[in-house]
Amino acid sequence: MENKGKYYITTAIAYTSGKPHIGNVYEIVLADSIARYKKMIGYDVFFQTGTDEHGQKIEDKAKKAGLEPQVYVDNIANIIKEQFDGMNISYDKFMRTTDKHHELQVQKIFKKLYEKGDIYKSYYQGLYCKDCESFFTESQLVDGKCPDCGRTVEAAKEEAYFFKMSKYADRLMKHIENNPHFIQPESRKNEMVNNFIKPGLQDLCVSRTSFKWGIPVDFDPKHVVYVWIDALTNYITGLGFDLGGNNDPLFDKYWPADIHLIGKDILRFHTIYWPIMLMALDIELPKQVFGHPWLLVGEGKMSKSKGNVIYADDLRSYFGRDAVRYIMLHEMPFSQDGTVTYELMIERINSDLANVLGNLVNRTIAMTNKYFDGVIENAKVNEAVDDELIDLIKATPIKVEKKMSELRVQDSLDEIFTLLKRSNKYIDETMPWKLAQDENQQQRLKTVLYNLLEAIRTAAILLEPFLPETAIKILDQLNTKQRTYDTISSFGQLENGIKVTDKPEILFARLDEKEVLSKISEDQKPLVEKKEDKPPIDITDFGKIQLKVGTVIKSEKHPKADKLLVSQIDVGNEIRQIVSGIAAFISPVDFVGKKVVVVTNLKPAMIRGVESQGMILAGEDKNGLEVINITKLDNGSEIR
RNA sequence: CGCGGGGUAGAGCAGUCUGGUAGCUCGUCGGGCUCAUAACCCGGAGGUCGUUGGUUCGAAUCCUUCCCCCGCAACCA
Repeated sequence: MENKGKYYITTAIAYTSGKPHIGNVYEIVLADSIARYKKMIGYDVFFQTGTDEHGQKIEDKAKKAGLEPQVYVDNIANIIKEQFDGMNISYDKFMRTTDKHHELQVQKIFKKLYEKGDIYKSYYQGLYCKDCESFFTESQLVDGKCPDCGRTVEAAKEEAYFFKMSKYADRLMKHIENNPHFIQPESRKNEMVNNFIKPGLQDLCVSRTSFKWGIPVDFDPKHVVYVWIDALTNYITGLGFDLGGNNDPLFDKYWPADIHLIGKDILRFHTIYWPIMLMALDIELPKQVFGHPWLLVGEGKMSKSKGNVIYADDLRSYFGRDAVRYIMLHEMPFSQDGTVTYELMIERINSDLANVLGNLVNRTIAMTNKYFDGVIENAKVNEAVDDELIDLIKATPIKVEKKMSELRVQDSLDEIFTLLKRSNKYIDETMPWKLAQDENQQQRLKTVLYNLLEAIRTAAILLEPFLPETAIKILDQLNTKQRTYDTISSFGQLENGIKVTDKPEILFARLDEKEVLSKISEDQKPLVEKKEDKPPIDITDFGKIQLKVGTVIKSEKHPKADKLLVSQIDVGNEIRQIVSGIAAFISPVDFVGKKVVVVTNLKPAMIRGVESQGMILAGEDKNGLEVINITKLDNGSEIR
């Protein structure tokens, strides 16, 4: 195998705040398939993934759990690793940002940039969002809340270090222009340039004093390094980068990265901050940053409150490891989020893996056993009908290579399955069972089976990066030693005279949709309804709440919010204006005239610019919302 | 006027950048075959490509009007 050179691929490192769901694991599987493929075709691959373990959020979570941050992070890192290992991920390095070498290098880098003048000390006066670990200016806020997550921000003034981003903006812009493949997919490139670079880069605040769980700035230890500076650096420290010039040979060999594979949401950090950091350090930039779309399962985005969070290990227990890998890789479109449902997963497994792939292997091996005691031989009695199949066997590796060079994993799988489908068709065209009945056709029959087995061997080798276990199972069933990528560069390298297995194992059993779905819904049930009962109160607590009957005399949509209705309610002695989040369930027209229960002694509040003087009682379940309705009582009657 | 994505056959999607007979998978209907995991192979039905107007010899594709859906955000006193 010719050596095509080195290939360094990374994924984003996983944040150690909890067990990663299927969307997080998808990225790693995608990277794994690319890494395995590159390795197979002759690249010297280094594949790095890992965990991002610092930050206030983690400090808080650890405290809540009553653990030291390091202990907490060790636990989660193990869980993450288990999830990855469970998917058969072939990473070369699992990098953790609490690694000593990493921490030391981050400190050195920070210091060097400070000495160089790219980082300077100043004060940050602004509003801080704990969850996003970001500062915002007044003008950036949306209704006084964090524009990223919507949570409350706190006024904060802290001594802080800043990175002069703007100094490198022109160079970055040039780099992006001169390297059209630097940001992929292309549409994201415009987003970055138009939204961030062109309006002018702000200096980035790169230290924090509000919490401790981070890498301390060694010359000013009350500061810790901003988590993104810390996290991004993993791509070089994982290879043994040393600022003192004492690099591990791995770094000299593999850097710059050929590709950083990341989620589309963190593209900004990888295409702006990270390149600028590297420029400031005089280190080469990565060749490409690829922002992949999301894999969504079922209705909408996963969230714990919806009870639709799916973990890779659960899916594996239903479908098996390679089937889950197949679904992830095949159902993900190239540049758009992909939605996967359980029904779709079952359909794909049945039709592609069981029917097309599994059944083809099974029937071909069965015939080889039945007609020739399992012995393979290319008798070379060819007919015109063979040409198309043989041509496709030869062409498929090339087609896959082209698709994979564009990272089109899904299309690559389709190419392989096209070969498998063509093979099924070939069986119908040649009708081996007819040949078997004719003594004079034995050599022809051998040839037909050989062609089929060669198609299967080719497909199996090409499938290895995507379905590693299945590929090996197939090659084992053929009993072939010809397993490397070289051996499919020309047709006919499957050995003559070897014997296929006499008891072929089913590769993928067909799934019964109803059975699987009912099993899944059983497992998921306990996740959904679980609301804790509130602690008991006594009658005086309840007595603090004043409830009155009121009639809706006017109601209209809130001018600035989709889900809100603004209603005027006659509660007997006065008219109250109340804003309530019921617009999705009740139209203003229907609402007028209804008698409802109003909490009249709630403190008024401004909601999206409109004052609300109370609250209308309503209940909600999974089917919708219902306002409590009174039929007879007069306005102003008290409810107790 | 918050940001973004989308509306193509019953379902899920490709095709839109670079205009030229509307395609794939599943399902459905009919046929074939029996080596195989009720599988495989062949054929059919099914679409005014969300709407309006325009550019063009020609529009799913380019420009324009409007409508609808879905994320994110907001918000549920």
